[in-house]
Parts: sequence; C-alpha cells; structure tokens
Amino acid sequence: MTIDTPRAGQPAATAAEAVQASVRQHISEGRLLPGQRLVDQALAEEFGVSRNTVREAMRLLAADGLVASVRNAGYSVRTLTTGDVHDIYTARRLLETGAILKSASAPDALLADVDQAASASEQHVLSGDWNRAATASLDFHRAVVRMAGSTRVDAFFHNLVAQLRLAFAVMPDESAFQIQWVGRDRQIADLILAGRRDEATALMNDYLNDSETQIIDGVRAAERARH
Amino acid sequence: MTIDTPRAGQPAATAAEAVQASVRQHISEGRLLPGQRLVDQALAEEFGVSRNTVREAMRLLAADGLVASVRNAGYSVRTLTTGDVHDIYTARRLLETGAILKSASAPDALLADVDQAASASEQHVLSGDWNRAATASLDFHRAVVRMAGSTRVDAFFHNLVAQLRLAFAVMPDESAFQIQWVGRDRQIADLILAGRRDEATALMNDYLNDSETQIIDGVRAAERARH
DNA sequence: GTTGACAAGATTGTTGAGCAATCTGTAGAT
DNA sequence: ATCTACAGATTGCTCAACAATCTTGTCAAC
Repeated sequence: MTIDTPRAGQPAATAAEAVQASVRQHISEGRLLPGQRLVDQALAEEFGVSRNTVREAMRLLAADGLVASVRNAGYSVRTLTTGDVHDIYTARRLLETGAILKSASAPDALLADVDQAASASEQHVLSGDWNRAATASLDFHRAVVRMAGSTRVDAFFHNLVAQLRLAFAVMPDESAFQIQWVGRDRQIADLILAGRRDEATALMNDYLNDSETQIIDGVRAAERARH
Repeated sequence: MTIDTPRAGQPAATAAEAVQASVRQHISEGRLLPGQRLVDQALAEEFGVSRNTVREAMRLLAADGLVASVRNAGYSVRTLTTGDVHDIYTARRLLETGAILKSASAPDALLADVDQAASASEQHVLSGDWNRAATASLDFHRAVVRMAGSTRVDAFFHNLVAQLRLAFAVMPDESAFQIQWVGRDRQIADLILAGRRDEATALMNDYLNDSETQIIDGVRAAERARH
C-alpha cells in the first residue's frame, strides 16, 4: 500500500484523517480484502506517520464498521457475516423506499441528480467498465436517499454502502453480479421522475431483495470456502 | 467532572472508551452544556489518563457529532443550529414513520417493547419526574425504530437522539416541554398495536412536526440570547 | 472610540520511545 | 492426540517533547 495523494475535494486536514481516508479507499476499491490484517506498526512505516496516528485512524474505521479489532490481537479488514448483509439490506429497504415516498417534496435539483446518476451508470455499462458501473449504480442509490433531505441520513447511507463493498469483494464473479442492476436503476429512476412512487418503491424492494439474496449466497459460499 | 464508575452493562474495555462513554453521558445528562470547552490536557488529568487517550475519545465523539473541533484551537460540546435540528427531525420522520409501516412484519417481542416503553413513560409523568419521563419517551421512540429490524439503524437513531439532547439542554423550560409528549406516545403506541399503521404514521408525523417547531424556537431564542 | 498590527500564551497535532497486558503459535511433555 | 508452557508479536497506554496555529491581550495609529 502507498500513500494516496490527498483527494481534491477534501485536503485531509490531519494526518490521522489522511490515513483513515486512504485505508477506507483501499477497502472500497478492493485492494484490501476482508480478513486482511492491519498492523499499526507496519501501517505507520508505510504512511510515514507515528503509531498513535494510525491508531486514531483505526479507531475511527472500527467505529464505522469497516475494521474489526480484537484487543491485544490486531486489527483486520472486517469480514461480513450473512447476518450483517441482511441487516444492511434491511436498513437499505427502510431508507431507500422511504426516500422515494418523500420524493414528492424533494427539490427539482435532487430529482435531476437521480436521473443523471442513472444515466451515468448506463454509460459505463455500454463502455464495458463494470467497476465504474458498480460505483455509479451505488451513486444512483445515494442520490435516491439524498431526496429524503437529511445530511445525517446521507452520511449514514454512505457508510452503509462502504460496508456493503466488503461483501462485494467476496463475490465469485463480481462483474456479472454488478452489471445486471443497471437497467433496473433506470426503471426505478423513470418511475420516480414520473411521480409513480408506489410502483417505484415496489420495484426498489424487488431490486433490494434480489440483490440481498445473491450476496448472501456469495458470502455463504465464501464462508464455506474458508473452512 | 468526575470519573464515572463503569456502567454495569458495558465494562468499558479500554480507557479511551471509558472516557468517551463518560463524556457522552455527561452531555446527555446536561452536566456539560453546548459550547463548553473540552481541553484535552485538563480532561487527561481529571480522568487520570494520557492526552493521547483523551484525544482518541474526542475524535470518536466528534465523529458522532457530539463534539465540535477546530484545528489547533480546541474541542467543545457541540452547539446545534436550527439547521441541525431540522436535519435531525427530517431523519426522524423518515426512520420513525418508516419503522411503523414495517411494523406489520415485526416480531411480537418488539411490539411488546413499544407498548411497555409507552407505559413506562406514563408512569414517570405520574410520579412527577419529568427528567426520567423524557428519557423514557426517547426510549419509546427507539423502540419504534427497533421494529424496523436493523441494528445499524438502531445505532444511528441512538446517536441522533443523543445529538438532539444538545438542543433540549437550551430549552427555556425543559420540564414543560418534555411532559406534553407522553400522552401522544401512548396514542401512537395504541394505533401501532391495533395495526392501524396509516393513522399511527400520521400522528407520528404531527408529533415530530410540533416537537421540531418548539425546539427550533428554543434554539433560535438561545442563539439570540448569546449575542 | 475603533481599528489594526504585533507579541505572548494556550492548545492542538504529531512524534518517538518505552512498558505492561494479552493474544497466538509453537514446541515439548504426557 | 491432547494438553501445557514458553516465546514472540501486537495492542493499549503513558510520557515528554516540539512545531504549527489559534486566541487573547497590548499598544499604537487613525
């Protein structure tokens, strides 16, 4: 692992935040796989910071649920159980369908974001880049949740999605898994924009149920393979 | 401030977590008021731990939104703006009404918890203890959200409520503010238990709107009083 | 009286070394 | 094969120190 150049958006005010952001990004991009151990001494040397600084970053990541910690034994990239996946999808159903129902009172700009995110996702599929398509699809869902109008809910959902990526990483064929959703994103977006909210929520529920089923199968297979 | 004896439930595995839990509790109970500065050197001495340990606790509290931090200037108990209050109530409307709609598929035990929490709240009003009544009322709302069936949503809502307490603290007459809700909690609980979910969500929405209005007025008054 | 510049103090951000507690894995004894 | 004891690894935490930066108080200029 190497130190990332600070992202343009957030200049990473402190060293601990830079470490946190970098490790989080590595996890999101699948460069750090679930179960991977994170030894603070080693991280400190790689990032060129002190152990205390790494520890602060690890604590924050652990609070976010991305890193598991066992006292006096070590940190590691979290491995999600099937129970975790179900919990995350239960939360997604609540937030995403709820946000659709509240879309009646959402400002036009947020509706436009939803439309745009669905289109961006389609573009990446056409150009065959499933990895970007997957990211764009998640951005679409974040745009949906943003319609609810709460920055705190946005942040929570953002973290939920980051955790979900831990499960994506263990899917046997992630490209085939990811590509199938894009068309459904478009359908949901159209129903939202048309104001047909009940149909949109129904479709969203189907989507989430199907996605959950597949991921739980994948996680279960990975669990068995580990033993 | 003094060091709390570790709570029975969670033995506070590490020193940093003990500090975090203690400061959080002090904030919840109104012993630390919004704007109060939290100097790590001073906290370290009071808790008998090192500065680094206090810093880790402050970072976690800042991530939770309970503590504000300005680089090289200091930590302080967060002061909520009217925008923050609105954001929190927008989140509450989404989560609480959504949870009620999902109560159809909630296990009986969780419904029983909702009933019990509403009753406990009433009891404390009868015995005139508005402070406990307020806590019990919030517990009722947490029980409602728990019906949604996601531990991650529970934790998020728990934190949301903790932030809201920052606003309660600046209400001119908190006892009068708190007592008025208890009867409505009971009504909502009865509608949920009767399976009249649409009426329950409508009543919940009214409740949250009224509560938001009053708190925003209180926060606005406190803002003016500060200048 | 208000404004602005400047210096002094306070506080955080971070480092680096060090020690105790505890987990993990290994080698040996039964 | 199972259990035990030991050694190594890793975390949790402390302490002292220094640089960067924010805040406050002072003083002069307008």
